[in-house]
Amino acid sequence: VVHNHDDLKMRTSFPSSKPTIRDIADKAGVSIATVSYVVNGNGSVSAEIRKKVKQIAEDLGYQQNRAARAMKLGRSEVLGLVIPNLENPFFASLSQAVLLAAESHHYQVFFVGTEGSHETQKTALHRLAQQGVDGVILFPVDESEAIGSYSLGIPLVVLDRELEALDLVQAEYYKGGRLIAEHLLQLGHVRFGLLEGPRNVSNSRDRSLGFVEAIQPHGQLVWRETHPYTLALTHTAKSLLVQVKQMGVTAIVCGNDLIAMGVMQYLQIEKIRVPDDVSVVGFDDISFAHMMTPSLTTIKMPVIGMATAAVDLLAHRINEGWQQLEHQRIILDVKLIVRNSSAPPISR
Amino acid sequence: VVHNHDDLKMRTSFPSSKPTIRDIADKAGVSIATVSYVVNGNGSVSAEIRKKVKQIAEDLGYQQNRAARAMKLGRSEVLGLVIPNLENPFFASLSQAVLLAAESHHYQVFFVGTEGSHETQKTALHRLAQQGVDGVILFPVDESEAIGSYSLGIPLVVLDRELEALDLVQAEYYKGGRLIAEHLLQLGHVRFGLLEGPRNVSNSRDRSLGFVEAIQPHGQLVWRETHPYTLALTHTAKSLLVQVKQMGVTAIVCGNDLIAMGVMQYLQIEKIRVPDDVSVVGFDDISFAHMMTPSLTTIKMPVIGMATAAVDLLAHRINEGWQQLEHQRIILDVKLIVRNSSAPPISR
DNA sequence: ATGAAAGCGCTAACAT
DNA sequence: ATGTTAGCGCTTTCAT
Repeated sequence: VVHNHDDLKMRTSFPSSKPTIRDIADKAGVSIATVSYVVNGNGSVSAEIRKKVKQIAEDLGYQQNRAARAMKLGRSEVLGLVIPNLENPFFASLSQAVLLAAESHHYQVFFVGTEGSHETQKTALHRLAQQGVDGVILFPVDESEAIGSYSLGIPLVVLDRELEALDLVQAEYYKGGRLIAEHLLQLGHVRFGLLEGPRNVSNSRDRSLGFVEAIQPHGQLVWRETHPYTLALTHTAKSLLVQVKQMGVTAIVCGNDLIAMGVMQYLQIEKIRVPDDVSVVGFDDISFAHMMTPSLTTIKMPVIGMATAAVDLLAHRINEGWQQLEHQRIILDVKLIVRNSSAPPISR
Repeated sequence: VVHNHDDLKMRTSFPSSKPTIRDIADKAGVSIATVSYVVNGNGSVSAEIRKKVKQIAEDLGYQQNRAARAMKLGRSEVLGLVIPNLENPFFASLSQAVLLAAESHHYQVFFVGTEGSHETQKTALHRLAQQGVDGVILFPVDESEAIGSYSLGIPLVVLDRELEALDLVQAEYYKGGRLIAEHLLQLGHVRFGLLEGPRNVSNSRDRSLGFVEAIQPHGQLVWRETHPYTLALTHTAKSLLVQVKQMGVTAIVCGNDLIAMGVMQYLQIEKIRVPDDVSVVGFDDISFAHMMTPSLTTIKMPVIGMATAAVDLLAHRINEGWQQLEHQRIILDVKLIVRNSSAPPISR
């Protein structure tokens, strides 16, 4: 359906194009330098002229051209943020946190989603570099490609994943895996199913490793299956879930909350009760995790800390000369959040 | 925990700054014009030189400076997208769709979240304009401020909300409300509770209006309460929910899926069964809606269509001179998705 | 206190 | 086919 807004008439006058400092200078009878001083609040300008210029700028609806400014200055005061998938609420929280952290450094953030493809990620990074951002925070789709080789010419901080020769900000995934194992063992679970995240992602491998090592020697890993970080379950995953009871599996450990939510829903369909028949544990603590019924036991990621660390690191590297500094790795703590999806196994 | 990556040595040579066409021209022994022709694939350049220049650009890791290009060209081929809240999955889907649509027009998208504040929205819009984007797609936080008065100097398309003197892309919210009413009436419901979205948002008002009008004359609106578009329920909402049975309410209509999810979780806590005791309906059809137990009956928004329409409209306005065109309003169809959270009321 | 002017990297009209 | 050059809007040094 398409209507024309017949009743909406143009009522503003249309400047043929955006006003520049030149326009303001002409109108105020001063030089463009003076206007620039006023706009940026430096230089010494008499109160009178300052006021006049400000007024005219206001009247004209002047907007500073940041591209021109950046060109002159050699920096844009803009950061790029590259995220694999906007639809995962975890990334939404993280992005939000990055935005906030960047603000306190007076950086603006440009934001790109790569939807899990290397190709998109690569072009996104290049586009950002071409656009002149001062630095990039990258949450890589995975680790199968050496990002360093893209050689953007600008500093790059990597979140969450292991990549050579770059600054890194991570969480203690291994410990997260251990915490889950310890929690479940303590509840009395012995036989586990593991629905882990993609293998080509170190955080996923670390989570699994922590878990698998920590259930030794008493726990048994009955099955272990790789699964994408999505709500929709794979066929294999479903077939494993249907038989949990037959296999005596009493706890299912998932690579992230999305998988866990998929699992819980599927179990409900199959009339397998959580946590009575089987406990389910996630990873990330997205906001939906505590809204599930039952609410999801999971690992809380240090989202704010990661964002802050990444921005701080990046800002530092931008200002201190990014090539000279040692590469840093910052690792942040995770926390176990016990909710209702985990409980002692009901002995039969 | 902070480590230095002692083992990671610098192994690349560091160009003191990013290479420009000047650098390439010098190295190739040609003029910068020729390099520009090669880079942009126009002009007439001999195959030999073209090849040579390309090679050198590659070797130097040349990245076109889009800010300079934009300055010269008067357009950046970048669009801005302003979204009120990244954490609502509906916006994630929408953003994703906008990204895709923009790509087909060879536009890049810069992406800003405003977290529901007018102040942030205003600065976001200005920043985008200053940064030189060619146009903006805005999903306003609400309609209480006249966006037009920001006078950005660039075309602006508004998604989903009613704002004067601008191009609009919307969905048939009113019809969505009606569909819900008809569905529930058909199931045999008579007494309803309405947990509607904020009043200062037209889409919310339209949803409610459609519903309220369509339950006439047989349906009864037992209570009606305004609620923010969030998972977390207000105190009032909870108090209304606890008494649904006493009040004989058999169906609760929610302003969006987030509210509906909050409602379903709270009902579960209160041992009020969905849909046996009470039916629940949402609006948006976010991906989590069908993952709930029971899965959520809701209205599917034309996300792809909205994104495509918005980008098309914006691109058209950018290219055809944005001030001259009539303002357009595009309204897209919505669909009822019946799932398991709605069922006939159990007669007592 | 104010202004003139150079130059950031690029494109394209206009030479040659 | 290739080169010269003006100028996009801005900041800032260096004059005055």
